[in-house]
Amino acid sequence: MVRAIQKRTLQTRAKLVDAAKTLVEQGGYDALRVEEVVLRAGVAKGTFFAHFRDKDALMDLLIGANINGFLDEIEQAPPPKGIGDLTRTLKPLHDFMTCERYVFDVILRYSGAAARDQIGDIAMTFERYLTVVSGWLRDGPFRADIDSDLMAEGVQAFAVQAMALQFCALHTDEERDSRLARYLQAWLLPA
Amino acid sequence: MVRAIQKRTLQTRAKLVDAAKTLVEQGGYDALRVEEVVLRAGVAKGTFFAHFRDKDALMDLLIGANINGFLDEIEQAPPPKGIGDLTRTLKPLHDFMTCERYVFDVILRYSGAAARDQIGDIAMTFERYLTVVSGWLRDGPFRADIDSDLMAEGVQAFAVQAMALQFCALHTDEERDSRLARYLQAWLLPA
Amino acid sequence: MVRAIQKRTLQTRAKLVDAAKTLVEQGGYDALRVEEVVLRAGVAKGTFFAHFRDKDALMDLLIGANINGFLDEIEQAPPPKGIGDLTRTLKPLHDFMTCERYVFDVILRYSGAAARDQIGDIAMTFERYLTVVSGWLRDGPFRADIDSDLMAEGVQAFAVQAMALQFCALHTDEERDSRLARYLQAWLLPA
Amino acid sequence: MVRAIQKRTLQTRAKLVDAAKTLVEQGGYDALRVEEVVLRAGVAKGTFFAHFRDKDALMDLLIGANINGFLDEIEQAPPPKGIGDLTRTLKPLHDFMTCERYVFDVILRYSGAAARDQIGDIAMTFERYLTVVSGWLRDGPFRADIDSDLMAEGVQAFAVQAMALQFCALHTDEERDSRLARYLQAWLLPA
DNA sequence: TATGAATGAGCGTTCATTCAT
DNA sequence: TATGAATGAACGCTCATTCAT
Repeated sequence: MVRAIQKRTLQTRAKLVDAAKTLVEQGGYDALRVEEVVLRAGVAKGTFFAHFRDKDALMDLLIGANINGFLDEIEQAPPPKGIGDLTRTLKPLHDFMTCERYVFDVILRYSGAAARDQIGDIAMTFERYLTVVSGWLRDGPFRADIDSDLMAEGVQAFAVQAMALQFCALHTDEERDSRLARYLQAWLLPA
Repeated sequence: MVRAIQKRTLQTRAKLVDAAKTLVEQGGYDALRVEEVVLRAGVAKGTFFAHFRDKDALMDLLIGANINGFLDEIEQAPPPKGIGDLTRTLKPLHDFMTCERYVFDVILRYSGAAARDQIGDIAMTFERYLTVVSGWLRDGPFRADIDSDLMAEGVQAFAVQAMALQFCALHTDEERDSRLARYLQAWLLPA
Repeated sequence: MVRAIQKRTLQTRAKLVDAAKTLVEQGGYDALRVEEVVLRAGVAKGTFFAHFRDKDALMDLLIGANINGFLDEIEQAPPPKGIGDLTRTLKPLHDFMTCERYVFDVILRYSGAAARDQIGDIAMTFERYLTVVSGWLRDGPFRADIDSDLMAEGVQAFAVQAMALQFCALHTDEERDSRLARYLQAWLLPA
Repeated sequence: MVRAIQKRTLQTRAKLVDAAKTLVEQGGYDALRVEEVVLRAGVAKGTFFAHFRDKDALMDLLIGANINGFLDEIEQAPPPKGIGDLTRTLKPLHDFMTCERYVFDVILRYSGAAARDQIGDIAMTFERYLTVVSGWLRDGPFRADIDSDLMAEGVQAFAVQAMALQFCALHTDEERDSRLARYLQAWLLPA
């Protein structure tokens, strides 16, 4: 028998998430400590682990929520008419995903999960990213020889590549978005 | 005066590396412990850190050496005549890079480094990957509208994407190499 | 007015006890968890503590009931005619009391209680043990210089000692019952 | 190759033990916290667990050392000439063993250990108790039909019994030592 | 260079017990 | 009575890294 989740449960969870958000605002993701979260939430440590498998599960939730927020914005945006539109629209998301090296690492790590029941929020956003971008590209002025789902997968691959190189000293010659634009030009608009 | 590196130094280093290799063979990369490495090498813990900046430096060395080994093979191979050749040739490398989730994570993490003096073996192999693949593609039967360096970057991006999805339960419908082939078809041979 | 204990109350209590018994059969006493008891009984955690002061109260009940069962048997037995009879008759009880290290510890712990109103089932069985054994020894072929109550107390002391040594690696040279027989020979039949 | 234990190791261990002793003096055994021990010792928590398997291992050491101290005293004492001497001589030890319910529980728990390599200090003192008492009784004015080792085992069994009853509300009619004297009279001087 | 004891910050766990509903 | 989320106080652990010798 599946019982409805109690109101109190949701409240406690909200207290934890709110506390975490505030702390992240103050010190960033990397510096977030479970101890401080429960302290600020006014909740016992045991309660934290009753709500989240581990610290990473909270991280997944926080970062996933943020990504979803950006995807919401992106979803509202009119379909891009060209590469420039594309990178411009995605920029806020990519900025967030690379706001901290730690955040980018967590995102990469949790963008996939070996088991279905371990799929978390971040992994879901990677799926949603594909859907959103695919929707955009469907009727855009882009190559017609492949379907928009495949195009979207490529956009994701190139975006990740561009973000990764943003952290690499060997590739400081070019900005992330300029690089991405170059990639996407070749990917979406082959001559 | 730069003193010649003493014989003993090299021996100790070799002992450490050998010990690590043996342990990796037995238990994989993820389970490698500095404790066990020094134990097997018959040296003290501190000695380890006299030879390697940190544990990851050893990891970088071990994994980097392996990748370079595969790149050596790949370099010998005749340039691929088509997508199938490409994925077939790269397969051993990609197999190694995904032999453990931990290994793939380390590779992603160290494929770039924030500072030039922290560029390690893995980061170098990512550069070399580009060179090797670019060389291949230069005169191959592929698209002519972009240069081979860019093509190589795309191959790398798609390869990483395909490998990442290999670890994701949401994408078990398609094998890594089949997926990669599909990507590369669209990337290297647009209609 | 003392209200008659409701039927539902008794049923719930029985459900809890039954669940606990089953779980003990499966995994032993040490591994018993309140969580699992209430799960199997199909009641909430709080309900458990409405019926038992604490987990140990249940433990006391379960173990006490078992000891009483063995004492019932022992009570039926004809008075022992010698040391051999004694240890043989007591054996099933002592076997149970040492079936798990944890059980022996609980028994020792609860064989006494600081306050009268905390005297539980196990403590009662220790009294009953004395009564039963004293009754036996009263007219047996044993020393006449002390009364049977004192003899019984000695039997209990030696039995505990023999059981304790059963758990000690320093005393594996001799079996519990053989040791106990040696003790009792000296205690009950001094030359 | 067994290396000599370094001086520093012994110093650190001493710091931990000293800190623990001080804290026990202040708040008793039951209230001892690992956290406070390392704090007062000025040592990292990890260091504690490098020196002691767990908190109980320290407890075993502390309590064992105390018991040994009392046994040292007892060893110096002239052999008892009668039951009164016996209980008087043992009194300080028995007082310590029952100074806290927690201490008595720990002692009972660790008076034996299932594996030889887990035999700790407390277990050793139980052996030593036997040796010391046996030595005493050898030439004393006690029963001659059994050897002094067996007599000593009985003394131990009765002492434990008397101590246990000290904690039991059902047996407050008689003081521990008076009870023990009664037991020992019957055990060591049968009519 | 070599040694290895010591560091240390934080995570996760434990699970019986409580308490507001 | 029944519910079950929340409590809570330590404990134990991890294990790469440091540093005095």
